[in-house]
Amino acid sequence: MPITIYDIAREAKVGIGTVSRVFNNRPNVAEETRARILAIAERMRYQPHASAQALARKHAYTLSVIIPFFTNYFSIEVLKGMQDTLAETGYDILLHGVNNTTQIGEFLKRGLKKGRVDGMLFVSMTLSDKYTKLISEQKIPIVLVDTYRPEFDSIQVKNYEGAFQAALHLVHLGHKKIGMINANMRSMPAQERFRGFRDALEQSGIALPTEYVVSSSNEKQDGFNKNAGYLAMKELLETAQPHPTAVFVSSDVQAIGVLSAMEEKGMSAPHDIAVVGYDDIELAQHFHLTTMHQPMYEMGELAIRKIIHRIQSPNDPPTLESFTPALVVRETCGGNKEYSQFEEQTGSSIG
Amino acid sequence: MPITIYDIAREAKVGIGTVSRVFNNRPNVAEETRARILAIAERMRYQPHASAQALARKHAYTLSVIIPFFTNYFSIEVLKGMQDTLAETGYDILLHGVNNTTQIGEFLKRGLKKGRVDGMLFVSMTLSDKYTKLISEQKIPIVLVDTYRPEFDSIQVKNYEGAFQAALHLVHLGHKKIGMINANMRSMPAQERFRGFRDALEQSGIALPTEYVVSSSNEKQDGFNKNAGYLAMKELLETAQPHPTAVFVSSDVQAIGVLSAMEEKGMSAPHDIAVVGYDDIELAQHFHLTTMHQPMYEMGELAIRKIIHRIQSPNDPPTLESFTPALVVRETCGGNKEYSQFEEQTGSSIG
DNA sequence: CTGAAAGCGCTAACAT
DNA sequence: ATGTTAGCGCTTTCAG
Repeated sequence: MPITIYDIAREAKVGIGTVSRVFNNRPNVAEETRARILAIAERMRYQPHASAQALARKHAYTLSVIIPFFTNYFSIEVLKGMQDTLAETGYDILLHGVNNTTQIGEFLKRGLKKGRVDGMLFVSMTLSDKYTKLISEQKIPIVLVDTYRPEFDSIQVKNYEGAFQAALHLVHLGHKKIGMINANMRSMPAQERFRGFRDALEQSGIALPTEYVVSSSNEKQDGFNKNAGYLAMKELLETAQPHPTAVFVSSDVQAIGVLSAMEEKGMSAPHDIAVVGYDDIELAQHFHLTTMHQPMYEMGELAIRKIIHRIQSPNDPPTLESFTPALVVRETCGGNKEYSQFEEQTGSSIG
Repeated sequence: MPITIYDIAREAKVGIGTVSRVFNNRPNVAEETRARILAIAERMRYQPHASAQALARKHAYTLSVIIPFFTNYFSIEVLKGMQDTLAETGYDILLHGVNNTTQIGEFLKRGLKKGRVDGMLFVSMTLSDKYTKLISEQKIPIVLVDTYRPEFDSIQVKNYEGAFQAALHLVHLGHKKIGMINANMRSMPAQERFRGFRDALEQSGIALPTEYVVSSSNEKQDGFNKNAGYLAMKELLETAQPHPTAVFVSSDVQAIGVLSAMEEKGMSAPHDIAVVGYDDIELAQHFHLTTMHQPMYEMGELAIRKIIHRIQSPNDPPTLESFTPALVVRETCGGNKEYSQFEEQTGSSIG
């Protein structure tokens, strides 16, 4: 019932080979024939069959993107970067939004199916050894975004450096008692950000009492959520005496929770305690939150470039690209704009 | 080089039919044979070829979702609803994020390719007659979300009713001078929301001077953006004398712009002017914005149910489902919580 | 320049 | 219960 190249061929009184050549813009077709076939196809509303093409070409022109869904601003920005870059290429994205880590295996399996996708993009997902092995075995092109594995192309944001920078900013502002609200330490970024923070204080000769650091035990989203920040800050406010004069928070979402915990106690930032977040999500701007900017869109762009390259050259050695986050000084740190390395944007922006 | 059912069949000394039966969980395979084949497949790391299956089954188990990308909270929520519902079904989503309307044609074309997807979901996209015709011709299953076309299954949110309700709330609060900040009037929701607003005032016997309504001429995102709200409110504040005591804004993003325009003049909501938004995006909560809640997640869920149904019963008459948005009373309207039809959520939530 | 034919990997109907 | 065969719709040699 659907039109195939056979229908076209019959109608045009040519072989299917010729029809195929026309649609693939191959040479060796008389101009006249080409025009005739095109006209017939148009008239019959011919639509090539994608699966048949994929089967014959051994190329699905599809990429699977496995990305967390609980951090919508980050995800959308990365996706935008990917899509805009993909637009010119003819590839499509198979979206796998992850809400909890158990889903990864399922999505991975789907992507691993032969002929389904030509490559996979993993965003902010820590790959277990088991999965790594699986992927290596099937040797499907893959690139990691916001994570790192030596076996695969990776695009990273330097968590250690970012946290280091954030902490240093606080130090430069004159703070001597600096705390940290961290996410769940089993998460890689949480670990790295903690280390950057700790080392910055250490190198500045500032003591770090254990009560000054509270990591979330929250499992949900590895503790990168508002409530975790809220609870952790409440705990800090209760147990850490004297209070720190500044805190570095491992993500902006948590920082918002931190801010509301402070508000509850009648405190405000930077007046009572200076706050620096991490990520520069959209909300950060509205909360005037000083934070570390992550180049989300750019990461998406680069990820696509890399995967396409990887598909074409499967045997090149894996590469690692690192972005360094940039400090965005707003108001919750009490600092002044002089420090900012990142131009504040005006207008635009969304809900 | 990749393993196929032929390899498995040879290894197991059976025909490919049997192998196929095993993987499709078909009866009529001896338990012993089944186990043996499964073991061999496991050992050889067999992965079925998705395109070949799709070709043979005439079913790609893929859905194309065409969705605007400039309103990330809305989009992600809808996508979440879709994905969670899809999880059990084995379908995957081909994501087509739209940044400007010219892209629609391109994405539509991709989705219309035979064998690519089994159905399409259009979110918040006004379909031109031309596209409508195209889709009807190819008779691919389709469902419209947050738009309406009598030709197709549609899931709608009652814009007219929502705006009506919002305006009425303001009226009940005692306001007599009520303005509206609207998006670009060429957009359907903008038109409907305006009509609901206007009629509510009319029926309440409240006059509506023309200067009290300013629609954005902004093209970008049809004027549903922060800057458009900011500019429109500035204009209103300049031209509308006396100032209205309350304004209804056609979206939350715009409302945030409105709020900052007010702040610039030293005004605040609800003290100087009460503000009611529309959408209930995440930011609304943080701005304590009274607004109309749109059931985004639920719309995503329902959309999937509908498309699956449509795929199975292509000839059923198109259906229309309508959600009515619910008033969420927060603080910018100066009202009290008594009015709220919608329970405020605690904790959770993201960036 | 064009036609015929051999796959691509799988499903499903038909034998056995 | 299992093997065989004919497609699914397209791409790509290989002849001519």
